[in-house]
Amino acid sequence: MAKKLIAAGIKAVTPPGKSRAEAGGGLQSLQAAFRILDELSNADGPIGLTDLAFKLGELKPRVYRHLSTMKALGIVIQDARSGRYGLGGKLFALGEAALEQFDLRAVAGPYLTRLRDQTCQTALLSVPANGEPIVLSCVEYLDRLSISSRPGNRPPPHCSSQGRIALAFTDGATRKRILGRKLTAFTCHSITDREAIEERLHLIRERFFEEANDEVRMGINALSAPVFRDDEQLAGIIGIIGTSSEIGAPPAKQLITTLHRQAGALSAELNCRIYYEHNLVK
Amino acid sequence: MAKKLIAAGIKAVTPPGKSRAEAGGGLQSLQAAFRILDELSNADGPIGLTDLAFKLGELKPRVYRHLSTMKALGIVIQDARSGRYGLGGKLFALGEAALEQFDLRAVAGPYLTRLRDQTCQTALLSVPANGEPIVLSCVEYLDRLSISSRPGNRPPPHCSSQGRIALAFTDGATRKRILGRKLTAFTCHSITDREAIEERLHLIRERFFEEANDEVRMGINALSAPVFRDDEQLAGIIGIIGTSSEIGAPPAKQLITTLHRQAGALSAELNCRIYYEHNLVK
DNA sequence: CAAATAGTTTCGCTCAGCGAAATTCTGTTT
DNA sequence: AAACAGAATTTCGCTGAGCGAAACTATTTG
Repeated sequence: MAKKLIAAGIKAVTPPGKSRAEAGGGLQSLQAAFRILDELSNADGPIGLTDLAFKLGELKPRVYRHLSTMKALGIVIQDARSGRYGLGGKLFALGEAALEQFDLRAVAGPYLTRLRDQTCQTALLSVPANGEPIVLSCVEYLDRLSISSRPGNRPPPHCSSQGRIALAFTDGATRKRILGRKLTAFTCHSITDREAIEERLHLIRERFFEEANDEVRMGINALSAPVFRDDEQLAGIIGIIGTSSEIGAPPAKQLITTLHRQAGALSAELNCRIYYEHNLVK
Repeated sequence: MAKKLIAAGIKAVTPPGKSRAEAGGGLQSLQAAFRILDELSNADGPIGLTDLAFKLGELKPRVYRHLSTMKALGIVIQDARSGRYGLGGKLFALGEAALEQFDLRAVAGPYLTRLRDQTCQTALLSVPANGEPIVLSCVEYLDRLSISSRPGNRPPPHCSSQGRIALAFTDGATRKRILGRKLTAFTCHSITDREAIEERLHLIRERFFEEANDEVRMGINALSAPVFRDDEQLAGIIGIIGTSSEIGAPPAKQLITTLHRQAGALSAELNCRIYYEHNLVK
């Protein structure tokens, strides 16, 4: 009875303005579930319950309940021998279905190929998901050796050209959340200073392109540009990756022009003529 | 309403011995979430909230809460213009991660290629997820035209050779659940009679292969065999698909021998020598 | 402009899901 | 083989997260 009163008391405090859902963000068990899946996908093999719970900062029973529900659904699998958990086949099937629904991939195909052929570099397309880029397709330029990335890869948000473009055009809350994380450096050239990043993001919104030199791996540069749809909404990011000597730092004017031509045309096909309005493409 | 009564009824009955979780199977909000994702993946484009709720037999607010949580996580996306929902990029990324963890794909690669070359037919590898097969890889035999399936596809459980093998080696409860659904016929040769299917499953457990003739599409036959790991646990299914005249009904002895040789060797690599114990491979 | 239909929000009630602790299972050490 | 250690599970009572009904707000349609 007393408890009920306490509960009522707490409740009485919440109402002013804020909705309850807004405070936590949404259904908590779903958030937990997808955090678990994220953690499983970061691990590079099956992982034990105890480990998993520890990494997530959760208690074992909670993680266990979520895992066993998802196991019953085929979303995760459990190794019969070791009892460890991994991602299941159903998840793969859902991923493929998601891919099919991204018509962007099909639409962008020809532009990517053109970009590759005109620059003689491997061309990439990614889409922003929750402020972070995910590589959708990779059209390799086949030289004696080829530099490439794989669909499904997630370039680091803070120190890759694709990542920073995704950040530049996402909403403030998401940007804050991502930049609030620990920003790891992959090389001594990786930008990890928050001020420096914010400055870059500002520049991106003006220039409509971004470079990343030696930031993920020494000797490799990247150059990317945003693709918009409709009302200046970021639909994707296209770009090229190549060696430092080929792309240059800063990147060759010629490459930027070529990149802008493709990004502008693709955006136009998606019903956004911003590149033309800003006279970035003739 | 009915739901409420049933739930109350179960609860009143449950306490003696049975765990509460067991009754429903797991966390309900997760089940709901993945049913929603399934429905979204079945639809071939973005779909409205009302439609979705109706198809699922759920109320709008519940579906809405789940969708908006997953939207915030990047799992689903919402078309800004129409308000419709689709699968998001994050799901694709998770799917790719799941794929990487299936070392089976890498291990099976050479066996699939050999199977293709020795039979001159397109070879397939699928894995069972929750009693249903999901195509992991497809190695095409390139003739003037090629018959093929796409990774991520889910062959029908009841009327495909892969499906019935998955069914044959899954647990009774799952089998019952799947066969309890409406079994649709794709052609006039699709097997949909439950008795006939059970008989086939029995045969599969004896012969270690299954054929499907004209069941998914007229003129196309398939022949598959189970791949086991460790202790006779079904790890995957490999098989070939081709025209009726090439594969034959019943399939040519020669093809079965070839298939068994690859399935047996692959299973052996996965630590299960059952094919050798049963003298199906010499 | 009303009517219909879409997505979204609110609100109080209640049962699903929580955490602590117990238990079982498995592999290792003594 | 007993004792131990460290996993994965399961139990159980409490409580607030998530539920449904109903209200609300844009759009679309007749």
